Amino acid sequence: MKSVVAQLLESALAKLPELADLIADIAIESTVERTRDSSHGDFASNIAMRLAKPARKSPRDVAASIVKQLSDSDQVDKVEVAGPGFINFHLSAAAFQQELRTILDQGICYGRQPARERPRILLEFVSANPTGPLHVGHGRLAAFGATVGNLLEAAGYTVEREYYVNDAGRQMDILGVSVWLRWLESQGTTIPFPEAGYRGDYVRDIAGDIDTGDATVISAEELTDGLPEGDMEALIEALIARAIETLGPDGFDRIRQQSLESIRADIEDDLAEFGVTFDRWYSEQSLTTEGRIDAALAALEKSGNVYERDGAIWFRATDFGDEKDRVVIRANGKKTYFASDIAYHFDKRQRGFDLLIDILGADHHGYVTRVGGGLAAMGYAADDLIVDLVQFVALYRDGEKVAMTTRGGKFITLRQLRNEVGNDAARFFYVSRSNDQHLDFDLDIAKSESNDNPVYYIQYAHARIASVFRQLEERSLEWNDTSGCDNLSLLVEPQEKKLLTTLSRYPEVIELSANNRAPQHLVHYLRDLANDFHTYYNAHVFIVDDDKLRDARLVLVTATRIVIANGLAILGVSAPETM
RNA sequence: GCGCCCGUAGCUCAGUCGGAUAGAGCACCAGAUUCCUAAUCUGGGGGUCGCAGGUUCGAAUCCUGCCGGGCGCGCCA
Repeated sequence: MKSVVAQLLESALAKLPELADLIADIAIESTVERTRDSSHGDFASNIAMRLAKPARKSPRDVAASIVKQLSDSDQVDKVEVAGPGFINFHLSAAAFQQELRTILDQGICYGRQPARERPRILLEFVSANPTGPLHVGHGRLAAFGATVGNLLEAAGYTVEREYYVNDAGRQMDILGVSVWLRWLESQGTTIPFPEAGYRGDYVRDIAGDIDTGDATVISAEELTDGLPEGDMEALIEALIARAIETLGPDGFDRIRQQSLESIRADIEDDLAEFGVTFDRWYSEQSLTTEGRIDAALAALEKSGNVYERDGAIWFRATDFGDEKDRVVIRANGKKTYFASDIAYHFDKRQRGFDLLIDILGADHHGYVTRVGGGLAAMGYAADDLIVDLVQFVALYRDGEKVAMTTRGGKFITLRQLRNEVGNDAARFFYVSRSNDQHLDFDLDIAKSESNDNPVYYIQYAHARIASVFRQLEERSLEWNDTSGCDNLSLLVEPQEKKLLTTLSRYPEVIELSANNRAPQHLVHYLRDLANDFHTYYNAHVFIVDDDKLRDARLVLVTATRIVIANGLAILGVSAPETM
C-alpha cells in the first residue's frame, strides 16, 4: 500500500524537475510513513520539509506545489497539507478492500517478497562449543537466529544457515579426558574429579555409551602417579598426557571423537525439537585438514598484512581499526583460534556468499573488528560481515533471579526450559526483545495460561477464528467467499476499519523486521493485530443473518487468520485451531 | 585505563530514516457475558525519555561531556 503513495508522489515530482533534482539521493518511499493519528490520514510524507531548505521555500509552500501535481487515484480519497508541512494521504475504502482480496489470494505467501538474486546470505548462529548441552543463553541465539533467517527469506533473500562446530583444540582434549575418567570410574577406578574437567552428568552418560575398544582399565595409583598438585590447568594437562600414553593417540582420539559426536548430535536433536535447523554443520577440524587456515594465512601474507615478532606471526589488525595486532601463529608453531576464525570467514566468502551474518553472544564483541579486518586484509569488504550481538538472558522464577553458573555444570539447559514453558512460549519470549537488550525471562509468565501471557493472547485470536468457522458448520451455514469479496463495502464499523488498516501494515512490518534483523517488531505487530481482532470480536457478531454482511465479515476474519498464521510461522510459533 | 551495549510510566519493554499530542503489556482502580471460546473486551490514573550542553524548522532518536548498570579487553578456546 505504501508503494501506491510513493508512486503518486514520484509522478508528481516528475512534473516538478526543479524540486526533483534536489532530492535525487532520497528514496521517495523512505519519506512515506504510517501516521500515528488517524486524523492525519493513513500515510504521511515529510518530503516537503526535507525539500524546503534546499528549495529555499517554506515547507508548506513546497507541499502545496507537490499536492497540486498529484494525479487522481481511486486508491486515495483525500490529500492535504498539515502541520509544519506534512502531506497526508487518506486512502479510499476501495484501497483497503483491494488489500483484503490480496491477502486471500496470496494466503501463506502474503507479506513475502519475490526472490532476489543478491545478496546471497550466510547466516551463522548458535555455534556453541560441543562440550555440553545447550543452555538458556544459547536458546536465545537459536530463536533469534532462526527467526532472522525466516524474516530474511520472507524478504526474498536466499539464506543458508550454518553452525560452526568448534571441534578442534584443547577443549576437545579436556572433553575426551573427562569422559575417559568417568569411564574409568564406571570400571571401579575413582579419583577426585579434576576442577578443570567437564563435570556435568552428561559426561557420565557419554562414558556409559561409549565404545572404548580394547582400552585397559588402570588403577587409581597408576592414574595419579606423579601428577602435579595445586595447579588445576597443569593437572588436566597431565591427565590428558596420561590418557594418551595409556590409550595410545588413536585410542584417545577415538574417545574424543565419539564424545564430540555424541554431544553434537544431542545439540542437533535439541535444536530440531525447538524448530531450529541448519543447512550445514561446519567442522573447525576441517579447516585444518583441508588446508584452509594455511590458505587464509597465505592470502594475508601475500597482501603484506602479517609480520614476525618474538617468534610469533602477527596480523596487522591495527591497520584495520583494531586496538592491537593479533597473533595468528604462536611461537610454539600452533595456530590461534583467531586464525581459524578468519580462515572460516574467508571460506564463507569464497563459497560465494556476498553477505555474512553472524549471530553471537555479547561477549564476542571484540571479535567483530578483528574478523572484519581479516576479511578486508584478504581483499573483501569489511562491510560484508554483519555481526549481531545478542545480550544475555536472566531467568526469573517467583520474582527471583535464578542462579546459574557454568562451573560445576549447574546451569539451566535449553531442554529444561523448553520442557518447563513449551517451545512456543520459549521461541516467542526469546525474540520479543531487541537483541541488544538484556533479556529478563520470566518463567512464571511464560508458563501462565492466562491473560498476562502474550503468546496465548495471539494464539487465542487464531483459535477463536477457527472456532467461528466451526460454529458456521454447526449451524449448517456456508461461507461464500466470492460474495464476501463483492460485499466488502459493507465493512463500515470502526473496529473493521481499524483491523483492515492493521492487516495492511503486515508487509511493511516484515520488511522492517527483516531489514533491521529485529523480530521484536513482528512480535509487537502480532500483539496489536490480535488486540484489534479481539476488540472486533467483542463488539460485533460475525455470523449474522444477513448473508452478504456475514460473507464480508468472514473475509475480514479469514484475512486476519492468514496474517496471524503467517506471522507466527516466521516466529516459529504454532497457530492452533483450538485452545 | 580503553572499547562495545544499555538507561523511556511502579515493573518489563516498544519507539523505523530526526517528524505532528512519547506508546504497549503487567500491576492498580471502575465496568462489560440471554449472542461465534471471558485465555476476551471497555474506560481511568500514572513521564524531568539518566544529567548537562550542542546541531535544526523540529531531538527519546544525531554530536560532545558526565553519571549509573552489563560485557569484553590472552601467543585461552
